[in-house]
Amino acid sequence: MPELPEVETVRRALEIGLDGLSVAGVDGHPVMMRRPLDVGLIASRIDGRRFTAARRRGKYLLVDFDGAGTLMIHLGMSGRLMLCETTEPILHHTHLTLSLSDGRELRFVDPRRFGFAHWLEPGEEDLDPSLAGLGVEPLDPDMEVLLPPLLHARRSPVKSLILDQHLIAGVGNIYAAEALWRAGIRPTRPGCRTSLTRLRRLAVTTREVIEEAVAQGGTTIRDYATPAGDFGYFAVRLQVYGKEGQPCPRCGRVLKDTRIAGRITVWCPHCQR
DNA sequence: CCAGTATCCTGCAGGC
DNA sequence: TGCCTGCAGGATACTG
Repeated sequence: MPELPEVETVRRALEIGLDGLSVAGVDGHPVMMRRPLDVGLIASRIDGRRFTAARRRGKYLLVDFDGAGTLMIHLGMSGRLMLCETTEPILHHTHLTLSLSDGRELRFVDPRRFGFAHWLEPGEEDLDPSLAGLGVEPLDPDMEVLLPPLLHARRSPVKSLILDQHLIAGVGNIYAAEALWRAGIRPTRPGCRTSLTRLRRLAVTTREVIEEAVAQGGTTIRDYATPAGDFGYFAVRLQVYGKEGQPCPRCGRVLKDTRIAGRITVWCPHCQR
């Protein structure tokens, strides 16, 4: 579900919503997610602890607890965090619930269980394989310099490359399609067959589309919502994602869809070469 | 090391 | 109406 803009929106909501609060109880039951959910371990570490920060790296959320360590959360495809009253109905597939010192709750819901919540002891963060392998942040000022040579060294389709979290962290299927359309690059074009000039252009459009989406609170396609239940408003600005068969906003010809590395990609055969 | 595919899981839409 | 298939914002383990 969530790509960088959605995760960043969630992070900001947690930063404000959890400010000054502490954990007054942990509830849930062990379940197999992308990493096993160890409710007992999490409870033993955070119960009674105060929230000190909410950080983000790529699509990973990092919630710090007063020197105790960090709860690392990935929302996968269907994951959602809810900051709500205890009277709020409990959704199916609510795996973890933190009772908060103000009487509210933070709930982690994930029907498909492609996400996870994993406890990191102090110092473990740098060793975590998922975090350690992440590429450059799209909002990093150096990104436009660092990324193009990396893409140029690979034979895979550029679409696959900007989805590769080891190269650039946080871009998913929606923003990959949008960035490629803005840059005028055919998604199937191999990285090594794309000029550095055009790859620089792609780096710029990627940063731009991510920035604009963050400003709009992300994109709601079906069920994404912020912890407060708000939707993301970037959907109205999507130009190609989910619009196969419709006219290209630039040239008016019909947008096509192709499957690349198992993921659908919408693109304009006329504008994207 | 690199590139491509299969796989985890549930919910929902569309075809018959 | 109901059953079946395929698809969905992702990451990783495998294969060649």
